[in-house]
Amino acid sequence: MSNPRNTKAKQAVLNEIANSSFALSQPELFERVKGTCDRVTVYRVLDRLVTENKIHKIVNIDGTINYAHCASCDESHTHAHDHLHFSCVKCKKIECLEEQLIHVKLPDTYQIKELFLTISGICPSCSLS
Amino acid sequence: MSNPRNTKAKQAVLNEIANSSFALSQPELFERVKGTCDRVTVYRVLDRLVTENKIHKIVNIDGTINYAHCASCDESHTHAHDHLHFSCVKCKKIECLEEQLIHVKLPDTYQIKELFLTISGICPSCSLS
DNA sequence: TTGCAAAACGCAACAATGTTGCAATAAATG
DNA sequence: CATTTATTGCAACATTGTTGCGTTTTGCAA
Repeated sequence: MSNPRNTKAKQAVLNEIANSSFALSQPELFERVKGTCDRVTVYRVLDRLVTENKIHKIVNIDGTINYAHCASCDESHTHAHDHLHFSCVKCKKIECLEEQLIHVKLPDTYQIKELFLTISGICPSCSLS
Repeated sequence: MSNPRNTKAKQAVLNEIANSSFALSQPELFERVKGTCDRVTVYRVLDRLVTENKIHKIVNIDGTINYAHCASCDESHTHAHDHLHFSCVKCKKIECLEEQLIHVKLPDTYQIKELFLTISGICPSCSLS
């Protein structure tokens, strides 16, 4: 783990995430890279990509875990988790709204580590139809 | 479903949720009401209690689904989902901070239905130890 | 190039969580 | 107290995620 390698499976998974406009779940990702690697490998690749700060792990409103490319985060620093996720109840897609930052004040007795704000509703493209 | 009944299983589950200071998962609830009813019944009771607006369904940061009594919501109106959930990374408990309301502005093209804000960190009691 | 250590993989088996169908049971109402 | 139907239990299945282990592949260096 100290020296990460660039494998076919890793490239395939990362490619699918990078080229998607919305967050993808493990089952969705496995479906897209099927033939390239095993189901278990997708899980392990995803864990590694999260650890390496290459992708972003998002929990949807229904509890499903999704992975997204994070445009504003590069490898040099840890991911910012203070932005907003929009979850469309119609097309079920999640997107990161990174320009929307969240500011919350709590009593000093609470130590805040991360913020997860997900809003559900109808996304712009689903509003048209 | 049109005429909900008050059964032993329902009372037992609701009682555990009402008497807990933090949100409970299905496995935790089943453990607490074990002997009263079947595992499947707990799932079905929880679904019904959510539909009847008796309890609150919360997705934790790790994707686990938890259920909580909602003090500010009564049966006459739908649950407000515009408050904050605090998830302690130490004791793993979730609590609703209902006095903290969230206000977010999005472009008009987004139709907002519900807001889910979860903050992870160290809760007051875990901060002491 | 070629050899080597370690990272990564495939496979199989397991574990946890949630769902469905259906016959049996029990709660509310008159 | 009888009837209706909401609710339950059980069994079987589905999905998602995890672990162990022997094998393969990658990156690096001789």
